[in-house]
Amino acid sequence: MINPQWLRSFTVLAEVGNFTRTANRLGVTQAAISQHIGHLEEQLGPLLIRRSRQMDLTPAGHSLLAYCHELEQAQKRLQLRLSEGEKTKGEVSLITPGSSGLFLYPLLLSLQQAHPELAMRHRFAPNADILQAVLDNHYEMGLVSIKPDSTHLVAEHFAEEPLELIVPAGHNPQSWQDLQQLGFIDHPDGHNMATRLLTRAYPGFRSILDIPTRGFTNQVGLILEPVARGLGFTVLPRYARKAFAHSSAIKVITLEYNTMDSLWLIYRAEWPLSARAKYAVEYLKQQLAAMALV
Amino acid sequence: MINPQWLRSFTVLAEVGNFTRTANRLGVTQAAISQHIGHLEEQLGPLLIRRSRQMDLTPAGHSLLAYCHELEQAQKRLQLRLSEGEKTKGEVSLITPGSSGLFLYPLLLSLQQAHPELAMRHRFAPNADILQAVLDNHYEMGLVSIKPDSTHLVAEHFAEEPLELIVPAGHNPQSWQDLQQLGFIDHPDGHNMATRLLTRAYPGFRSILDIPTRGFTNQVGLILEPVARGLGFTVLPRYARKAFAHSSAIKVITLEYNTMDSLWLIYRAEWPLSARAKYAVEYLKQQLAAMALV
DNA sequence: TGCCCTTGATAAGAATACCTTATGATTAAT
DNA sequence: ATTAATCATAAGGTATTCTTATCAAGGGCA
Repeated sequence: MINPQWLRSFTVLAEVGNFTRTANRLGVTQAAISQHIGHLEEQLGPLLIRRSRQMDLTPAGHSLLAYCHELEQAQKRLQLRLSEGEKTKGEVSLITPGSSGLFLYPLLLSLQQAHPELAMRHRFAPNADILQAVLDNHYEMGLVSIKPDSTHLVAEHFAEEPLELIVPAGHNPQSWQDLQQLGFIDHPDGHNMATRLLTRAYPGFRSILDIPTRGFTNQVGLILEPVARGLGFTVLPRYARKAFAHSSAIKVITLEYNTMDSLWLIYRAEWPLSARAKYAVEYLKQQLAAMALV
Repeated sequence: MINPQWLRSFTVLAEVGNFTRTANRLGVTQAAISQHIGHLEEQLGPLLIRRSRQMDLTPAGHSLLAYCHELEQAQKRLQLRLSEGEKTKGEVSLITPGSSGLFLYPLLLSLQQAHPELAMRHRFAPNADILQAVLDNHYEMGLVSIKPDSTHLVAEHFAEEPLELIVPAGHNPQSWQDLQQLGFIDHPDGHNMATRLLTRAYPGFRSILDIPTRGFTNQVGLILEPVARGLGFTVLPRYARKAFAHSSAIKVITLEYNTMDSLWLIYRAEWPLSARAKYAVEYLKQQLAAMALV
């Protein structure tokens, strides 16, 4: 087993060409250097030709010197990987619920376009799967709508948007039965959002299953299309509704109480979020804030 | 300074997922493994998440594992460079006298054609320079016509060929004065060879300088051309004469005593000849043997 | 030639690193 | 509650690495 200190001594010796000056350079005695080289030669055969004025490397010596340089390069690469510096390089892995993920993913892709050395790895999943994926270290970050209570996870407040009841323009439902007549346009987080909003808005409402589903899509840009055409109602966060192009074809029902849709960013508590993941999170927050002003 | 044994323990632990089994695998105690990982974590931060059923690598742990694999590859490359295995890859460096070198170089090039990963580095030089170049480790091998007496050099007998006195066809010199009339066709080893042969063949002969030089060339294939045209005589090893195409235009004078031209292969005594150099030497010897049969 | 200085190898002892043994805490299974 | 497995840590034993001291060899200078 080759001691790295031996290799260090060899490298400097090859450069300096003199045991005594190598020892001074490394802050040890000449005898230590002599021993280091002796150890290396025991294992690898003659590395140096000692001549009175200077020394020459044998072919094996040259090979070992090349190996030392390779080790240095590998170590530099390790330092780089461990460093905090690389915020625009490498993989960003994020797992999100369906609807917010569909909305955020194009933003992530814009970030990647701006920094091509970033690689976005994203996946949609329900809340429970998101927690497990982050705990299993399959994804560095996740977004969930329920704050987890786990010592292994950090949960940072990411976004808070009111949920909105969106119906076709000209409709004015007075009860949840009116909505039952209309029908529900579902999406990946449809059930969760609609249940939370409707139980709060209509005291007699029990379950979204009492309302017939009139459509389903997992394309954010398409969820409000059937609503605009009078095919049903849906429940979405405000930022998603604001992104819809034909706002005159839909209507937001004002309710007595707001139902907020919170998103929590989760990551492992045992180690810090990587620089690039932090960078991506800040970028997403900025983009959401910019859209809130529209 | 990271101890390679620590890295070895980490690599096996990452594979096995359990301190106790890693210890068994490596033939040390569990406490030793625990210490190794502890040392690594001191320097590099958390590498493992200890879970009850198995353990997970942190991102830093993954980076370190990649580093370990890079080190393994570098070590393999070192072993390969130090090994005897690479006999048809890499540089073969040879320094020779002019005439034998001119003859041997095309053979070396044929070898390189057969094995394109070999690289021939060749140079012509007089005997003294050849010795120095090998001692200086500028060339791995040299050919000399005088066996050196040096503790730093190994001298192996390489070839032995009679020197021949070659005159134009139809000539029949009876004394060296006849040759003086004819004139000498010189080449890089011309003086050396002619002196040795003529002092042996003609007792009154003193110096090649007593004979006018009628030509000089350093192209082996061209040395005998002026001889064939009657412009002068020359002295060459038999293998060189045999390679001449127009043998009917020249004549070899039979002498009472043979003068042999010995070639010695020299290389450094402190380390063995590389596999590829050995291979090249064997190839050259075979080619010379094959030509001796023609 | 003799003397002096520099340099590297090596022996011996001091200092440090690494390993083993022993122990305790934690977790999971029964 | 008990048992077994696993890991962390303290303490002591062993191995390795370092320093100090010494000697041999070579080169330069008077």
